[in-house]
Amino acid sequence: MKTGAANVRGKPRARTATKARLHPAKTQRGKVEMPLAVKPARGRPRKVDNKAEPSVRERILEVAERLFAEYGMTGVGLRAITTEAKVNLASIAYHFGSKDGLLEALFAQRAAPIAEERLRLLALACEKSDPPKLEAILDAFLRPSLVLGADPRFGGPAFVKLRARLGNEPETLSRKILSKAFDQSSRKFIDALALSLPKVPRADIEWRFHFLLGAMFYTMADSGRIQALTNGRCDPSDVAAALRHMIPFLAAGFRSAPVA
Amino acid sequence: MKTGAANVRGKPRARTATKARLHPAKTQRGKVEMPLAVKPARGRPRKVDNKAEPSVRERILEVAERLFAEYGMTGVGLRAITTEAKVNLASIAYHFGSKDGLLEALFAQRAAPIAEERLRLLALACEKSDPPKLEAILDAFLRPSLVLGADPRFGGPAFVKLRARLGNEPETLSRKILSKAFDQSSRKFIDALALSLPKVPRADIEWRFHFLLGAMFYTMADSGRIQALTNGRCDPSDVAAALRHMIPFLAAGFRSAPVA
DNA sequence: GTCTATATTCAGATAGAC
DNA sequence: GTCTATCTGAATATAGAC
Repeated sequence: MKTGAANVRGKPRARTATKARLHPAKTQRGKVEMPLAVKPARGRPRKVDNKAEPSVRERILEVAERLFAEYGMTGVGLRAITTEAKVNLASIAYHFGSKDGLLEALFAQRAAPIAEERLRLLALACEKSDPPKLEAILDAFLRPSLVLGADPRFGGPAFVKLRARLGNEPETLSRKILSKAFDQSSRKFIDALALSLPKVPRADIEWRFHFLLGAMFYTMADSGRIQALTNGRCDPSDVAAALRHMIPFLAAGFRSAPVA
Repeated sequence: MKTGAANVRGKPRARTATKARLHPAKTQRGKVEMPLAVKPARGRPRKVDNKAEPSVRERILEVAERLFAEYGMTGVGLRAITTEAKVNLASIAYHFGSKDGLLEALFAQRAAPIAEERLRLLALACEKSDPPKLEAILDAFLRPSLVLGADPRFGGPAFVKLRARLGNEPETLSRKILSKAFDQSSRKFIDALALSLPKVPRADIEWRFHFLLGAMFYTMADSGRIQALTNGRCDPSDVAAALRHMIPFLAAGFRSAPVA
């Protein structure tokens, strides 16, 4: 043994130097001769979606999202996912290459719409008022993250929870994924906040943005703690109520005097 | 298979109905006759602590705290812990019974001092002013959590991180442990906050306390995200700076008008 | 209390038939 | 694309010698 920092269940396997069938070996199926008799509807087989019956890929994504959110990446085995999704174990390797690949695919699917909606709302807020109103900026930042996840068309609350979990982890993969998905829009929001609060120094804005992230992630994580503390009166899974309370709270914090 | 909700790596093992040697089988070693010749220093063998060389138990706790914080409970195997602590694998079962028992022992050791210090500072704040000053309450709540962990005598920043990780998990064990350790003091703080802000309805206080928890845990987790977003200018591991910014920010939020 | 050895189940990944 | 079967290693836990 003796791998330096102990063997900590990171990056397993890949033992022998086999051909490695590197996963994006898709695309090149049956690309041999193809007599091309009747010109068969160019491109991929079309996936006519005759009955909204979810494909294997979709079923895996849906189940993985839910289980990763509930038990964490390391808390769920591939077998748990394939069993519940009623698909074959090997299909994960086929469609996603690896467990990490599965997580990346999950975010590739869900994160972009959220980030886009955020920026759309921010642009809207900037149109309406110059400098933009603080509450509008905060709303633009928070609403898509909380609401898109509550929409079953976007996979329901599972993705919200998953993102919150990753947001509080120092792991490299989690950080990389979140950075890639949201850093750009986050920077734009920091700029917008600074613009709307010209009296507050940049350093203070940044700290306050950090607290904003914390409140947001904790709400998204929905750990059940505040429900227990308040006998259920305060329930973060009520997205509308959460936004109604969170935005004025944060706005007051952002407007407070700089610490100098 | 078919265990209902898929096999999700919760509670493994314990397969056959053996004698279960339930772990607190300690205490009863060599309790046979003991001639009692020279009255051998009653109680346990004393553990004279001749050279501050940490015991096996302490080494396990120290390493487990660090690895659990960094990779999460499910992300670390017992082998990783015993290897790095340079102790035998079986010693975890001997001293703590199980992996979960190890986590519980960790909290049993560290959480009580934090909760006590919290209440001590709260009492102090209540003495100095009636009703207590909001900033003093917030400081009493936050400071022990952030500062005791930053003190190497208390195990360093590892416990802080671990607690933050657990705080954002919906898992049952995490919740149970945190509830047991901190619910009582948290309730007292909610009461104190309500007392110091008589114009703010209880429901608002509770939501705001929730956001406070989020900001606190996110600071404790130190995921590295805000550092990346600000090129290192904002660094939550600087505990003094974190408190200096967090307390006024939260105080302003708590003082803002109720949402009605 | 500490150790070796082992039991059993699970992990992620891959090979190769179909 | 989907499947079965398998590899290798690691998971937690326990039995029992010393």
